[in-house]
Amino acid sequence: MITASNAAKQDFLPVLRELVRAYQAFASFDANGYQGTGLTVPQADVLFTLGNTAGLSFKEIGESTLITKGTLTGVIDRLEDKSLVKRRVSNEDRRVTKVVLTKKGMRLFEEVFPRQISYIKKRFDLLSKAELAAIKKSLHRLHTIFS
Amino acid sequence: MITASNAAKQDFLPVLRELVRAYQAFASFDANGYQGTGLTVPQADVLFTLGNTAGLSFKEIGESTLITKGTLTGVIDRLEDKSLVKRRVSNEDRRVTKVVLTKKGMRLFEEVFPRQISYIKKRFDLLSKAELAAIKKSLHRLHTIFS
DNA sequence: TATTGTTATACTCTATAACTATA
DNA sequence: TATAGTTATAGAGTATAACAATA
Repeated sequence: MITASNAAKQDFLPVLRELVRAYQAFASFDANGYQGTGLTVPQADVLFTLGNTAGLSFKEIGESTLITKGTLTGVIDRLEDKSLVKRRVSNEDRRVTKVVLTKKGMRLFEEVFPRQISYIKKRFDLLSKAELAAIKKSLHRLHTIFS
Repeated sequence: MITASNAAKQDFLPVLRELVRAYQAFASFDANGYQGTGLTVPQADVLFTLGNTAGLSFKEIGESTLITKGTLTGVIDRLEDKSLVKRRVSNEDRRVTKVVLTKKGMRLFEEVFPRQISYIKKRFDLLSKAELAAIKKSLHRLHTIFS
């Protein structure tokens, strides 16, 4: 009889459940952090992507946030309605629209971003360095098997 | 100077990114598996929850899938429109509606569930037993810090 | 009074594909 | 022809709160 060196028959199902639960727990914790900002998660995602840049094209934002271009138009529209970003047609290539934070958007970014990071950091601080390293390695490995 | 035994200052940010990317990679892979079934992910989630049960109440389905009751009504409506489930008012407590798979729903469950599991298993089979165990432990630890 | 599920409201995001302007 | 972004289409899920039926 050959001993399997790979993962045994059905052992992955509990791991799958843990993946989903762990992510849901994080996502829900993260979303709670945006309470009172008026931002949805995708909107915050875009705001954080634009922070500390001189503006990015739709293409660049889409690549970073994994929001597809059709959806991104709507997300940017809603951020523009709140005067948090503005569109600027690029001079080099007039097909390209750069999205830039307004003063108001920059102020919101500077308020919400560090707060959200420290809010999340508090939970990661519960981990030892070794645990954090092990988790990073595990997540990276998971990422590779699904790519 | 006191040496920090917990996670160092900003080291958690890359881990956070890995968590999001790993989950997104899995979610997108998983969603691809439902191609051709006519099911959305939440619908498949409900179908899989109902499989091998004699029917569950909205409350039970909501607890298992983390779909809130208002949303669940719509999801069940769409599954009912496709004749995959039916509603049955409980005799014990007439406030309770049990959701039960129809014959058609059961056939779909029996076709899609094992296929989806084996589709995902192929990826987990790329892991050694030790890797799988480490990943499970990491995910569980992540889950606990966000709960 | 409390609980179960429904309904209504109002958004927000999703994928997909056709379309416009520009390169 | 190819690319960047917009628009149209058609869902689908979200939170929230008021509601009806039942306990």
